[in-house]
Amino acid sequence: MKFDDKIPIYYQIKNYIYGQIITGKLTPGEKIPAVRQLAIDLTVNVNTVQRALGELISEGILESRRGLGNFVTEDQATIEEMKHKLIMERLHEMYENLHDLNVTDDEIVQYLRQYIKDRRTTKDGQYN
Amino acid sequence: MKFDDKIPIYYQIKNYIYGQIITGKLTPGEKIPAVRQLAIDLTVNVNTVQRALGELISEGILESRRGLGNFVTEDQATIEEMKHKLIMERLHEMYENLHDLNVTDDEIVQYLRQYIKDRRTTKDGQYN
DNA sequence: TATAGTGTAATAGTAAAATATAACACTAGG
DNA sequence: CCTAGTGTTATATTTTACTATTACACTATA
Repeated sequence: MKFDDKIPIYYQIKNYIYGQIITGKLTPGEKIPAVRQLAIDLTVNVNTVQRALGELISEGILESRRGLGNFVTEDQATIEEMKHKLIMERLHEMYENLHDLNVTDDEIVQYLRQYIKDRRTTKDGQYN
Repeated sequence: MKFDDKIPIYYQIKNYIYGQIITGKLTPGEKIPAVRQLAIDLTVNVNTVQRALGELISEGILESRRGLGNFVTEDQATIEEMKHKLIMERLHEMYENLHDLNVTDDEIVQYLRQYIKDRRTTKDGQYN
């Protein structure tokens, strides 16, 4: 997996797991891959995986069963709440950033529409 | 200044300077504060400031005059280009993130409108 | 009960950002 | 020419994420 070297790996792994759950690639109650397997898949150390999982467990997103594995919570409400929180955090981050640059609310919406439009008509890749 | 410990300080300083220029707190041709003064203002080390400024100089945003100081470029086009690039990067970041969570284009716009609306009617602070 | 698969944790080492400190180079002005 | 203010650079040290490695604890099952 490719990581952004400006952000801690364990933090990016957390977001990766969030994504897997939100998109249904991991379902409520499902066992996630073993920590050693995840370490291999993500090409990182077991401890780094563990640090990410530890936080997800604290947040109630994952449930650890010693000797068995780590499982996605069965509480759908917790997952929904987590998804909404993530979306709002991303929007908030972007909004605050642009607002600090004196970009108005309307301009932000305009720029976003333009961005989406451009994205459909270009070959992409200019901001990847 | 308050820094996000998930992102290198020198990088956050770069963004801080970008903001100062875009919002007109620093104008084209203007001398920016001395590196030692900036280090004090931002409560960081001179070398950390220098690292940020070094990159800004490479990008043509700042111009260094040894013995005199660092100055904002007089080239308005460079500044405009930088502003546009920053805005697009922020949008791109947010868009990619939400898209990876299976949020559609329309939903992203909807969520943004809702976020802005909520922001006007609430006491704020829930995502700060 | 032995074993394979799992999570958990500790230790020691590496790498990069940031710091503390000092020195050097250039400019303007008295 | 000297000094104060500026950018530039170097060295050593600290901090923290990350790694490598090992060991321990628990579970199911052959």
